Amino acid sequence: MKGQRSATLDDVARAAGVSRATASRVVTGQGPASSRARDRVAAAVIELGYVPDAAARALASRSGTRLAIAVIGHTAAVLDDPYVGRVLTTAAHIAAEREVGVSLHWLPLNEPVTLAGLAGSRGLGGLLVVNPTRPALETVPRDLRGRVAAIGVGTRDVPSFDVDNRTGTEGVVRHLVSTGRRRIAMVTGPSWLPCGDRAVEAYQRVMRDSGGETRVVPGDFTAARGAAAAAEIMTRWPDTDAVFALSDLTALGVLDGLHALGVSVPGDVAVAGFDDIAFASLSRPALTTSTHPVEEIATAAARAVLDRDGSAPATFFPSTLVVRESA
Amino acid sequence: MKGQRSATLDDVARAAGVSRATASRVVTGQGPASSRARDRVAAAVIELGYVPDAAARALASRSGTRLAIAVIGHTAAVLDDPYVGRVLTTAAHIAAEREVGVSLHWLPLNEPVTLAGLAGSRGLGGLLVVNPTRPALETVPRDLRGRVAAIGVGTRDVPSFDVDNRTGTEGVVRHLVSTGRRRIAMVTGPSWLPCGDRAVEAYQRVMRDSGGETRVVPGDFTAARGAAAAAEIMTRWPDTDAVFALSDLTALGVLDGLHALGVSVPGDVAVAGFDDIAFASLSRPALTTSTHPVEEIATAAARAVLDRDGSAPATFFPSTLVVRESA
DNA sequence: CCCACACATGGAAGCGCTTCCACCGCAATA
DNA sequence: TATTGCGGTGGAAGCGCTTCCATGTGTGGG
Repeated sequence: MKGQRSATLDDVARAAGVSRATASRVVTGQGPASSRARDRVAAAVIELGYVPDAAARALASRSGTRLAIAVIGHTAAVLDDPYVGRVLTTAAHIAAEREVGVSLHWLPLNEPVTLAGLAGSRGLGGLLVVNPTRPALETVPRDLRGRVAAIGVGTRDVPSFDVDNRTGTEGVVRHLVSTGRRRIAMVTGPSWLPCGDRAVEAYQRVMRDSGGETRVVPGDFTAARGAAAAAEIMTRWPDTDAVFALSDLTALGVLDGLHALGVSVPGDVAVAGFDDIAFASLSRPALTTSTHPVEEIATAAARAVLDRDGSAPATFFPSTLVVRESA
Repeated sequence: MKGQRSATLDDVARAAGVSRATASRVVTGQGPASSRARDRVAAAVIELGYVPDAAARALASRSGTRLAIAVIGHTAAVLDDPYVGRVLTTAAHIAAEREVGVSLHWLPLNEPVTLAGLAGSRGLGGLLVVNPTRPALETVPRDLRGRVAAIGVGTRDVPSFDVDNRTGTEGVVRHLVSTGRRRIAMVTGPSWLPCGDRAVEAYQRVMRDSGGETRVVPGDFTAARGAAAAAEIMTRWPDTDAVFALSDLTALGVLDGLHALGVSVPGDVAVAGFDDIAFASLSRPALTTSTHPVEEIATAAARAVLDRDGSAPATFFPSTLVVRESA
């Protein structure tokens, strides 16, 4: 075995007895080529074990082959959220299928989104921004327009893909009401995340319709905050008989906080979450929640940017109630 | 605003009144440069908002700027493991710090590892293989040697970084023994994963020393398998008084399976896991486990490949017992 | 006062690929 | 037979960058 240097397109062209231009056309499948040329090049590719160099390709075609995922949040810890993990692995599947790479980035909240700085934007095939704020989206560089999608809330220029928080929330809260709960508290998402607003509105509407009062405490999608919120809620409103958290992670934290307080679930207080993460069914009591079709959302978003499909401004995916033990 | 085309090194050089070569030296920090040139170039970079093109850089320097993470497993579902998620986010941090991208790949088990095919290996700055088999590692192309590290078991040529399964397992099993358990069953990892062998040996040794018998059932690091394993164990050995799973996910599944069987934990059977994932403290009862310093492991591995530090053949990171309610 | 020897610098040659463009031959059209 | 048109092709020009090399500059020792 002597082939230290891996084969280049020139090697392939030479072996196939065609020009590099022709070889390129065959390999990329772009442009005309006689079946004879096609066969010879294909054979040479196999024989030499040729693998196109992604960097050279990106450079020459000025169109990147990498799908970047930027997660916005206060700290880099947002990268550890199971929700982000699911977005990422889903995107990785799509990317693998298109033979492009994936890169993961954290963008600090409130800083102008220097998306251009994402490891050399020229090599970018597409960009998925997770949980963006509208101001952040305004800073997306012009030359990236049409190759960006938001997972969460979008803007006129940036299409968005998100779960239907509104009907999802309605489903959960109505279920809580149907089991006789009236004094239902809600733990929201981070205040800077606009997608939570619709959920809060839906909660308020259902509560109004059923004659209950609203009790809202801010959350941040973490379990730690859920435990703290549970204590806060039971202190401010001791007669609370249900807690709905806009995140399973937070709901799990609520379960933990309630347990520490000696409150029984669902006996004294029912608890429901949102997202239906893998652990929701493993908790004791198993968590009642509403699905968050992250795989579908991320798939749609990834395909949209990779296909340069800048059509639909906002797509919402339905969420369905999953009743388990906690409510 | 007219700057459609983003700034190139040529623009910077022109603005700074130096040659492109000098500008390159300043930007990369390689090679000599007068402080005057340094200042002028730095100013131009700021003013023009210059961002180096990763693709061009990789092409010209023939040294990639991407950290690839390849996870080996039967199905692409391995990408969803929380362990892989932690490796990934940790690597993303290191990568961000070095200004390189990260890409995620799934490599089918038992297929020759065509690592060369990972989206154009020439652009690869480093490769982290998660849970490799030794045969897989043998297929790593020559030109990648020195830029590859294994997270799990390695080979002579590929350095490895892993948790110290042996002492970690000893700690957990000894703890079980110290609380009076003697009929302890163990749920292992996938049989093709060699790193689990040392754990099994450690378990067997402790059991032998304490006069207990060994009861081993195969696992695969999933929660579903844990539930099934629980049923299997209680059927084959109804007098089992403790279960140790080599993965928290599996242990959580065991908890679930035991609950379905009406077995109380830790009353009838104690349960312990391994990894100390975030949800271990949230389960009811909270899971007793042993830490898996994934962040440290992934950090060390990422730095090793990025720094071309092909020194230590195998590094093991200590695991410490975390006692909670389940055991 | 001259030679050596650093250091600093610009010119130029690529890295491996895509793509524009001119060109050739051949069938279909006039 | 003289035109058009077009699928197929190779030459060549880059994409933005790093890096080798030859060429100036300034310092010190002889």
